Amino acid sequence: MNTPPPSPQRRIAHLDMDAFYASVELLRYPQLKGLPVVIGGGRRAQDDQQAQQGERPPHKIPVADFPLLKDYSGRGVITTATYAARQFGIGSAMGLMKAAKRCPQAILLPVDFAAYRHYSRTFKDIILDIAPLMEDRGIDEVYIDFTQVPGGQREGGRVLARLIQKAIFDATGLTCSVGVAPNKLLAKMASEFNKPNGIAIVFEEDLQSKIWPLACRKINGIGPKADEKLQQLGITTIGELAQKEQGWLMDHFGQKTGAWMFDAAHGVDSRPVVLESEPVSISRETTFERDLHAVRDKAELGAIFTRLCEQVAQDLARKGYVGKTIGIKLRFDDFKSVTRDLTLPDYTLDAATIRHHAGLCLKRVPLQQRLRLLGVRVGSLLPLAEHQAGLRQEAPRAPLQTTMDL
DNA sequence: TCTGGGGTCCTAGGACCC
DNA sequence: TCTGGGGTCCTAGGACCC
Repeated sequence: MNTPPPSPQRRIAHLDMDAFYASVELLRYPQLKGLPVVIGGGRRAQDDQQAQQGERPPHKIPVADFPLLKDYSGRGVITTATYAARQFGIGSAMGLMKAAKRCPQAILLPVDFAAYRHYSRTFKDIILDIAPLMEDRGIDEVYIDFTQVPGGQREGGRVLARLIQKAIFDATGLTCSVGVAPNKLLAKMASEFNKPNGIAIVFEEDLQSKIWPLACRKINGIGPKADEKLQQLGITTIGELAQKEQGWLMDHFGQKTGAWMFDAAHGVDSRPVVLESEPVSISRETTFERDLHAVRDKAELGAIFTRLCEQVAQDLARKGYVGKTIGIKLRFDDFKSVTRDLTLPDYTLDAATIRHHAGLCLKRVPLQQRLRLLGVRVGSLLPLAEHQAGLRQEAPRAPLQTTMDL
């Protein structure tokens, strides 16, 4: 019998760009460096800014000409805040109106996804050149497997982390924070230890000293709900969580979650770094500027609905997927949400087909209450190329299939 | 002055099949 | 006097993440 080769101790890095959107904006507007700046809002902030800026080069715009948070009115939230703004107790996902109370003088910039995607592509390409085993975790963060990279083990990964940090900064002017640890779970926590522009190295033996004192909420996957339940059970820190028996956690949180929590508290995580993955669904949604009523605002709602379907269809075509589950999402004025979906016999990426079936879904929802959000989703995706290959296989066989059914 | 948009994964019940 | 149990698909909701 062959014995598997001994696997080396894994060294996994988590790299997180510092205040990514805001930092990209500061490249464009260096005159805002050090000031409280937030990114967020919708069309309104954008219009204001464009109206004020005209054709001037970005770096020449006087600080006094930028729109301020206090002048905003609408339903936007903060996407990113500079560290100067975070000092005022404002941060991601906070409503702009609430943030304006805490820091009215903050400068408000609209989101510019095209710019962020460009820098995202750039920093990821730099990483891939140095360490090819990278997992994409969104626009501003990645996991990297250092294990087999030459020099990836030196000082626990610190040397390679520093090299990557410098390469990204030299090419873009952007800083990032890196955590290196035996697995993704610990690396993710470590990357927060020395933010911004920091590196943290965690070894297995650091569990008690560096991880156990942290709040349970620092575990990626324990959110507000699970944290509240843990607190009610008298558990605040990861160390306290680690003292509980696995069976006890499974009784309180279910088999799967309980077992996972137990492992997480003990720093155990065997998930691999995943290089490629297929999307499961593609969706578009929009929050209205004012709540809409299904009857009184029927025309407006219908136009938005159709546009969302067209956008999803475009996204499917651009990314090369077909799907067969069509779904909608509604959010009412009381913020309660419902979803409806249906699965078609055949895959599609056609806007009219999506619109028709999304319309059927909508008919299954009582619409007395006003709506604040409408969304359209296509799931059960299949790459377009596979779908076409499947059709070529299937077509000649179809009559035969019918005969066999008889 | 309430709370964006795009995702993933899990749970749970019912249908349906073996 | 049916009585199980497993597996998969579909649908709805919810937690969580970036």
